[in-house]
Amino acid sequence: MTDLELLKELVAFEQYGTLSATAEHLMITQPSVTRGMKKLEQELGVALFNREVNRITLNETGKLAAKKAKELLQAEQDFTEAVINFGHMQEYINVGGVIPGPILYLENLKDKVSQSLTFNHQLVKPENVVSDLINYKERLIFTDQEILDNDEIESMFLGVEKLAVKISEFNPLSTHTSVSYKDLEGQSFLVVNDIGSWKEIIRDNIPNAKFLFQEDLNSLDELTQYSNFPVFRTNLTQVIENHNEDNGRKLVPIKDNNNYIEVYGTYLTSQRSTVQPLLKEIAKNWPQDYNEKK
Amino acid sequence: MTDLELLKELVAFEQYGTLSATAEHLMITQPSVTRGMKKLEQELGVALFNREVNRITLNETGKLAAKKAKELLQAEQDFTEAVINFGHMQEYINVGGVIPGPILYLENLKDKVSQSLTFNHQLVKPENVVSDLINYKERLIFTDQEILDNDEIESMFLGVEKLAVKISEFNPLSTHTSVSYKDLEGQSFLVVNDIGSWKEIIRDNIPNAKFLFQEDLNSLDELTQYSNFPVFRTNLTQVIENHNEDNGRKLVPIKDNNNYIEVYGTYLTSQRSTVQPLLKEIAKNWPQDYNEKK
DNA sequence: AACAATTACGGAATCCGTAAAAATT
DNA sequence: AATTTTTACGGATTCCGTAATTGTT
Repeated sequence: MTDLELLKELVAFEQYGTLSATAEHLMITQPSVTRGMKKLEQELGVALFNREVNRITLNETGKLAAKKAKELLQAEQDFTEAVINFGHMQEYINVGGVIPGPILYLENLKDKVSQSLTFNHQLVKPENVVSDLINYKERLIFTDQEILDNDEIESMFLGVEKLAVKISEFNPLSTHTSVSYKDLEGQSFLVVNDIGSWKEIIRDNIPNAKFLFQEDLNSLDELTQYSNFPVFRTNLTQVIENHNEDNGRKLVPIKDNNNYIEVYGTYLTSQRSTVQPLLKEIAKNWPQDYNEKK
Repeated sequence: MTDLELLKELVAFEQYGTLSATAEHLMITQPSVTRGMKKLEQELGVALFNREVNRITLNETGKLAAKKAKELLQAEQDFTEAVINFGHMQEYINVGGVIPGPILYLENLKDKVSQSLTFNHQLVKPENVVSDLINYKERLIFTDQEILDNDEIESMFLGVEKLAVKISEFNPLSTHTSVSYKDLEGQSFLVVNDIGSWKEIIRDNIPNAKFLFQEDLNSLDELTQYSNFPVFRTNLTQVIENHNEDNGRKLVPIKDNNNYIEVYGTYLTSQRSTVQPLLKEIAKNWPQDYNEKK
């Protein structure tokens, strides 16, 4: 059985060209690499190198071996990652989302639904949804569409997330019972950075708007308190907000048609038994409207 | 880096159920397996087993790991095989064929074309043509059709192999200048066993024929000498036959339309530079007709 | 009593770094 | 002189089988 460490050395040698450079990059000594490559040849029973007196290069077989070794090492890494992720998944329910709303909402809801399970949350790029699921990096990802790419993956519709703005009482717009994107033209908004797909929606719909992105949620809260910039809320974030401090702002729904994102729970079919009960609970408690108080 | 030996133990454990049975089948001691599985868990950092006092079973993570380990081990085996085969291919030109004629013909021709290269020959099943090429088990395979399955593989037409029979002078058919399959009805033929696709052709076309298959070519020659059974020849085998001893038989062509097989040289495009010159030489010297003497 | 898993122990094989040698640029 | 590969040596680690221990069927 071939030792993968030796394949690693082979691949490194292909990259660095000399045994000494290989050794240096792998943080071992040259003699170690010399021995390793000889052992590899011995084990395979074929020559991989052309040896001149102080020069050693890959022969054709060696080049092929290096190329295939790279693939094999990648497969090994994938194996390890999958097993480790799966193992962790037994302890935690890792939850991701292409938008933050449902994740925050679940965080708020979890006392009611979690049975001594710990949740981990993270924003996921849409292009990583499938791979994060099949590599067991996440057990559940909130997506803005059904995922049909893969037989092992299924989605369950949960509800929609609708956009609203919170507007300072000093801003004339705060007197409206609802506003359109057009009404918001030219305003400057305070926005948290990781809002996923919402970013394109607000950017594309509100003419000449300026967005002051802030990475940290707490800092944003502070800025919100000490400024009059309008901020965004949704039916999902509204429910979890502290209602005592409304920061002198009034919540105004957006009335345009494209003010919402559909939210699906997407997961591996093999995880259905653990995920579906959770999703049903979420769907049951889904906040339908801004005015609805819990 | 995970030790593949430990994965082998894991896979074996999944199959045999207990550590002791695993140890027995792997020809090592139980303590070794105990230690191995503990080490594997330690390295991965996740639990793979449910341990009761004298009972140990795979948990869900362990089941997944065993399944994926099996795949990884297969990948390792494929790697090793490919490298070893490729290495040998540098020393030899391994040639196979779905029919034996072209191989035997090449054997005869090789003094003219081989530049100090050694040839190895073997009959290949049609379903193994592609895999034997991409695993570098053969560098060239004579096939009865163009292979278009794979981008890395191409075929070159060489000529056709045409069937004839050699018939004892005591047999009335030997006076014919040509015969049809129908004429051969009910005859018993001496046939070498490994004739690939020809087997179906003669079986399906000659009514009520009996075929005495013989594994060994030399034994067949002897039987031919001491019997009067008709035998098969083709334009390819005819050229290499010893013309001095015709065994009291006359060569009679078969006149039916389906008395031939097209012959292609099929090889990896990456091997084109070594294989194509050989194929051109073969095509140039292809025996067109039975009557043509070299 | 038979079987399964684990722990303890000790010898053997392997591994790996240091040092030195041999040869080239 | 600096670089590169290879060989030689020796200590340290790891590996693995034997034997003993614990507990179950």
